[in-house]
Amino acid sequence: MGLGKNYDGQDCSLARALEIVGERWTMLVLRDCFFGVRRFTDLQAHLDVPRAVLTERLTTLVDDGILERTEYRRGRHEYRLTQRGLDLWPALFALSQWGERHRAPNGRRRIFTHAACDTALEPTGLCPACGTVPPPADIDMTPGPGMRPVRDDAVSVALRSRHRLLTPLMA
Amino acid sequence: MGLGKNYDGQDCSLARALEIVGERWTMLVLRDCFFGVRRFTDLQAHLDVPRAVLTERLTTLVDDGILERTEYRRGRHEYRLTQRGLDLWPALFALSQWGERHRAPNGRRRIFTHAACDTALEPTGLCPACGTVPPPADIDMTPGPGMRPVRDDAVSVALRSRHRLLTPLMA
DNA sequence: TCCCTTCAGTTCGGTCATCGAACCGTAGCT
DNA sequence: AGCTACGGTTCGATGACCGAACTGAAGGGA
Repeated sequence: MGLGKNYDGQDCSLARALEIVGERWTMLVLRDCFFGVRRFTDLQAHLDVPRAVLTERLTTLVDDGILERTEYRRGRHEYRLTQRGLDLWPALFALSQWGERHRAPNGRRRIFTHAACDTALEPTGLCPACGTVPPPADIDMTPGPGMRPVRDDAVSVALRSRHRLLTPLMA
Repeated sequence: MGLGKNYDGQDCSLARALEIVGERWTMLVLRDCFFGVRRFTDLQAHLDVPRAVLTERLTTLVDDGILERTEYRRGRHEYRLTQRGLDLWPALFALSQWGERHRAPNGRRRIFTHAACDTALEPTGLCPACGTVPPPADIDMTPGPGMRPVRDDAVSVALRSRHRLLTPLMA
């Protein structure tokens, strides 16, 4: 039916969600935003996405109110998750946990812990110690045993040590 | 880097997950499988996906152990979710709930209830009455107030009345 | 001041995926 | 024998994505 990327005939909120978030690279861009990446160049270097595609994805994410673009210096911008973007965390986490379980041959790549009590989260996002599901701002990420140092861009290097989600990753 | 659909340079289980489940139409195919659709023709009629694309998606889903293909009559097949496929439910549900919240102008399209106690699930998938997160086999789906009858294929019609997930949708 | 680098894109030609429509073979029904 | 349904396959056209090169503004160093 539809031409290109939308699912026109579907009266379904999953389809509506996928029209934004289901395009190639978009989820990985958002993952990096949760990890604390904020700048065009860092996203590009970490993802190896064609620049034109990255530009396109960022503008649609901004247009749809998932990212906010601010000029931190003349001509240079930062992209930050809005509340609408933050609300995508459960979906993104669930998908990555499925990947950890079913498609991570050498063991887990990353471990997410509730920062307040330093307990590893369950695949559902629940902190077993507190009985709560912490929001991304309360989550720390550490590399797991299955993570291999394949990349050497600045973002990949920074992600090799413990880091609080949503806080700026680069010095 | 990668050509086409994979995210080769990323040592990340989200990327690994998206290589399978992130292609166009794949999530909607899986959604229909959770809803109880099992046959090629029903999927095609409900999704308006090009037949060649549907064939390709189904074979990769089978190859990756997410769907199981069985011959229910000479030359005719049924596709059913395996355990690995069932494990995608939290991700699929989370994404559709995000769509319900942020991209459903006329109200919710579908309501999911815990069949055992007939209580509507929270966006997290939790049943507030039981305090548990029911698996898809224990969930009923009913049309919500925002759902409009735009399609008239057999699947869409069947989905207009209450239905238990994973049970065959067509008579 | 001049040169060099960084950032954040844009432009472009080529390749790959997806599109709609038509075609095909098997099986059951009448 | 003829018709329909199912589950695909084939094909040419269109659109998305690819890598590489180019741009333009700003900052830093000599």
